[in-house]
Amino acid sequence: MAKIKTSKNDTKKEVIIQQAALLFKFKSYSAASMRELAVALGVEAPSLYNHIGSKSELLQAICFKVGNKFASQIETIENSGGCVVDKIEAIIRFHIQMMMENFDEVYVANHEWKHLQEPFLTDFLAIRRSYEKSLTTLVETGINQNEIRQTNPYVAVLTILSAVRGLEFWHRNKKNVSPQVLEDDMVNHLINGFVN
Amino acid sequence: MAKIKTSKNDTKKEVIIQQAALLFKFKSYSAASMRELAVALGVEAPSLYNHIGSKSELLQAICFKVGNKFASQIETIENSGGCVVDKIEAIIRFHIQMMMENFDEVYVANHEWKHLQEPFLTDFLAIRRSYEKSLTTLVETGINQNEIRQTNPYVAVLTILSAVRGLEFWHRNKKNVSPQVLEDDMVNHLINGFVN
DNA sequence: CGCAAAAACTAATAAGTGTTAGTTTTGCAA
DNA sequence: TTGCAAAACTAACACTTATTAGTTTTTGCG
Repeated sequence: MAKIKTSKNDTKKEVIIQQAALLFKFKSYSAASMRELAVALGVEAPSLYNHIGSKSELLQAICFKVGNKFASQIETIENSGGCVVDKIEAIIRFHIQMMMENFDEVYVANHEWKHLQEPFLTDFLAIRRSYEKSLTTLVETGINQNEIRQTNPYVAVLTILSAVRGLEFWHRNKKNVSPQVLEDDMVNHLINGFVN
Repeated sequence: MAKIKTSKNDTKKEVIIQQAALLFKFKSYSAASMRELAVALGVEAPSLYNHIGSKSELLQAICFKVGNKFASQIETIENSGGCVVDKIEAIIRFHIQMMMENFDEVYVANHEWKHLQEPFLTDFLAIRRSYEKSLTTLVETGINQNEIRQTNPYVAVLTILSAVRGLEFWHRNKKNVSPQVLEDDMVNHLINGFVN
């Protein structure tokens, strides 16, 4: 009876994808059913198939939307001026910002990508590896230019990427810390450490 | 026909739990079926129920085994001598070590705890909150004693815990970096930053 | 209004789920 | 060798799953 509500500038498919991201985050991809998704949208499950092709298509849409955003952002930063540490700071801040503004989708892309089917799984992992490679190269450049201490570049990238991913835990305790303090302190910690 | 193989000092239940951790890590808890688990053990699914009570009991065993290990370790470190930074370094190294030696179970506890049913879900989250609280108190002490720079303690804890969790990504690329380099560089990065 | 397309519905299917019941096989101790 | 308990098996159940087919309702345009 009820129809799927679309805010302006959003197709019904996009509304379904957004609600799917919320549900997949809450219950995980496998445990979330199309019936639950339909209920959340005020509709019967088969009605969804007027707008989408399959459940796994929803996961694909979420993962690649996020993956492509990160891929295009790192390209922009690579080609911008400034020293390496500034670039890395910009990347960290972009991660934090994405976590703030697209939390559900980023969360799902981070946690549920393994349920992508081929060839999407391979493609997604390729995007991610390419991203990590860019970041690693950046760190290596920083080391060569003596901006960054002698250290294993891969470990540095791993540490940074993992730390910003951890913002998902903050998301549940928002009240304790303001976004600005969070962002500044985390950037500072990752670049300068935390000892006096 | 075939029986579940037990190495010495392991009950059959423990063998099942270990195999479950491997499977849950690979496929996620919801997507993993008891039939798959049985195949991995060379047995039919109903045979498992001679040794265990239910699928969710397996997840409980995994999560609390890991949770209790961390809880008891932080208590030991809290009560040990030494300065705050040394204690935090010991904690980071313990996390890394746990990731190395009990990877499957740590991974599952980190990723699949949300599928615990009550009251286990509440209990597990209580253990985790208590752990984070201990760590936060430690950082606060370090700030008061001027060992640690003025910063938000919660953000510092978040950054550290998230970074060590990220070792799961390293686990797939072991070849590139030795465990010792990984451990030393990550500790150094988290304590001293990475700029010159 | 009337018509066509979009989008909702109901009913159904085939496959897969955790788990139980009841039975047979296995392995060890007497 | 016999007997008993542990642990395997087969068959089945009650549900849930994503998805399709076919039909009815709703919507927007001329």
